[in-house]
Amino acid sequence: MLSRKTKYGLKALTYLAGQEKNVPIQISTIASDENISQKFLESILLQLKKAGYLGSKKGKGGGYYLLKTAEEVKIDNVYRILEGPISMVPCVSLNFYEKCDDCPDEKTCSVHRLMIQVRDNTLKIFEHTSIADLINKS
Amino acid sequence: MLSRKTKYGLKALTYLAGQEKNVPIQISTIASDENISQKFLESILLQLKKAGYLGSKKGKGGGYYLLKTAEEVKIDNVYRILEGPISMVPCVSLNFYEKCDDCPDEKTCSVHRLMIQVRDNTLKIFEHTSIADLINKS
DNA sequence: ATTATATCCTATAGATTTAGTAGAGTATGC
DNA sequence: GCATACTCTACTAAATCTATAGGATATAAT
Repeated sequence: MLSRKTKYGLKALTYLAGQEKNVPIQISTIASDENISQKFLESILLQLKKAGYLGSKKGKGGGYYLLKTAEEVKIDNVYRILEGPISMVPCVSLNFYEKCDDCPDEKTCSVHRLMIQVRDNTLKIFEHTSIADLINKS
Repeated sequence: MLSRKTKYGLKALTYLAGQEKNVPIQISTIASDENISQKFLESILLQLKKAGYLGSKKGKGGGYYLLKTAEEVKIDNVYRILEGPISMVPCVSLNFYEKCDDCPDEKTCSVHRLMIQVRDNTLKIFEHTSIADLINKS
């Protein structure tokens, strides 16, 4: 299941991508427009800022704005920042690899290969989708 | 992330699929061979039995055995029984649909379409993979 | 300068889920 | 009738998720 954190993050990025570039939007505006808890959104946007995707401005007329074009913000990166590994088991993760402590050997693990397949398919979608693709065109 | 429950369940089913048919295997045997907590595995196998995938026999020489052929046990079904919805958000689930309480309208949700894509791709893999495919051939 | 505004940062708390444990009950085989 | 092995209920510890609280810091306007 996708966490609310990631979902909110994607929604906020999409929201910002739909605005004029480099014009700061306040957290409170995004939060109320997208039905997101403001304080929760604060921490999410801050995290996206630290990851280099958002810029911010303090004080009146301040807020957050996209530092990249909507096309540059790929879903796989956002997902890794907010949600963590895309893989369903740590032992097939490309960016967050860890040995599964219940498996003596990955080569003999029946689940391993299956999860590589799932990872590759999900990754393909996430890598080829950007925030620009999430903007509603209706 | 895949829960240990589902992972253990898949491993146990694969284990049973590798045995002679209709010969009961004890929980303790599977648990020690697959490095799984016995008590935890107990509840998992019971759940798979109630779902119609396993038969059991009590007393000496008892244990669990597959009621279906390995080819008949598809991953998508096992996943739904042990893990729940395959979808990453409830609003795109085919078998466990629920409205997302933060979304006023699914049609305007930027995440909705993306998650349908992920669901369809994962589903395709799970539907076309059976326990038979998970058996190690080395 | 002072005040209002809005982000930045740390800490905490309640709810839920996960993973596992304990122990008694029930059916079966010898 | 005894040992064996599944069945069932209840409970617990730890982790994670979803926030909330409140002060610190930077900026803009007056």
